[in-house]
Amino acid sequence: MVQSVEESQGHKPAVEKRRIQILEAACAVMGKQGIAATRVGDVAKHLGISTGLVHYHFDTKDELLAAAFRHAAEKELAALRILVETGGTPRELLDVVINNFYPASGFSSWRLWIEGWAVALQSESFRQTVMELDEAWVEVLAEALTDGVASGDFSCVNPRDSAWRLACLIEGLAIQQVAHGGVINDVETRRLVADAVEAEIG
Amino acid sequence: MVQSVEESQGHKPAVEKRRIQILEAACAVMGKQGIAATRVGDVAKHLGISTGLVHYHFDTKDELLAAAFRHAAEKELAALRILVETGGTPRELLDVVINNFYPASGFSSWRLWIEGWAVALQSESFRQTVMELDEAWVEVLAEALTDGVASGDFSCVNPRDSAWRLACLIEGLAIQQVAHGGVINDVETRRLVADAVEAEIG
DNA sequence: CGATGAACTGACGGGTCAGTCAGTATGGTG
DNA sequence: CACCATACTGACTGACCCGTCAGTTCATCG
Repeated sequence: MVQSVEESQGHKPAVEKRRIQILEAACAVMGKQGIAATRVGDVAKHLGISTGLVHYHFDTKDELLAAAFRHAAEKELAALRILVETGGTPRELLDVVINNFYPASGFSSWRLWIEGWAVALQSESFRQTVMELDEAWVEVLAEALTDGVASGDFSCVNPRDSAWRLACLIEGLAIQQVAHGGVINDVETRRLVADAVEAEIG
Repeated sequence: MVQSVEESQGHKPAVEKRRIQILEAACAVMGKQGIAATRVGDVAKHLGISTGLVHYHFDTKDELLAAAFRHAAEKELAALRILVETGGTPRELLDVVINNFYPASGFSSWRLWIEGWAVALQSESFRQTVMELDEAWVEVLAEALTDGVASGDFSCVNPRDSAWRLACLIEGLAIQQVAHGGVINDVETRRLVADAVEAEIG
């Protein structure tokens, strides 16, 4: 059903287009059902193609899902980088990064990450993918802090440490909020993060 | 194989003993293979019993695994509470709590938690279990901070906020370290946590 | 000593699903 | 046009595994 995905990809060879279609379909299904409950047949059905064709482009299910996860995460990361490159004061840039890190309400990609970390415990291809992307993500935050320190706006003792602490704090809060919706809600998350940010940048 | 588990349980009815045997077997298998890869047959084989018997005591696999997860987590939590009750200065108690929160090297229960959060996205019984235990865990940390504030040793603005921030920070760091062993290692984790603790207690 | 029921076995049904394969459509090329 | 490679189909297989059930063992008690 629905192949709303003739955007953005230029004039690549047809095979590549199909590959990307399948990746995006896999992302859609994973987002809806979760990684563990995603079947090859579901991805095929989502595009109205046969399961054989999925396996024509991807040898195994594991390879497909890891590639799809990477595809989704790289897209989001690229979007964030573009936002950051448009410029602004260090403070504004930091806010942009933090806000796009967040489990904003209805922002389902945290569910994918939470499952991704779990799958990474078993699947080597996922482990590698999740690790690279986690680090790339923190890198963006670290740069924002470093720039702020360089310009004198922030006063972190060690921007890289601060970046890791903030990133891990946000990840932990995302789990509390997304995985089981406990006492931590969206408003509280923002407050806790905001306080931590202030403490880190002095 | 191996049923090294005739400890600790007093003279409960035989059924209850068997239930607990099965729960501990399930914990052992989950710890080794991960939650997602745990089969009812594996649990049975680990005890040298039939799969039928497992289903005699637990209606569904989901119920078994959620109960086993709760069993393991409650045991650890009880152990921590005993440690805390032995007393000490607020600073010592805080260190005990923080150190037992940690993904200490070889401490495999973080793997279970990481998978638990992911499973909680799909399974209602896991969601409930993981949520309750997460909160109980933070509660212990919050008490340690509150006591320290009361005695004047610490100066948190809001001990509960600090507890949540520290707990989430540690969870996030555990993921980085356990799930994909990226740039964050055990030594660095301890340093990052220690700095955050100092910042929180002033 | 029967009898009753709880604890337990192990074979099996029935459903699911990843990956295969023989065969079909399509579009480009000589 | 004939040829051929690439893209694609969909039925199928082989494996896996949860949960069931008919039947067995065993302890307890009237």
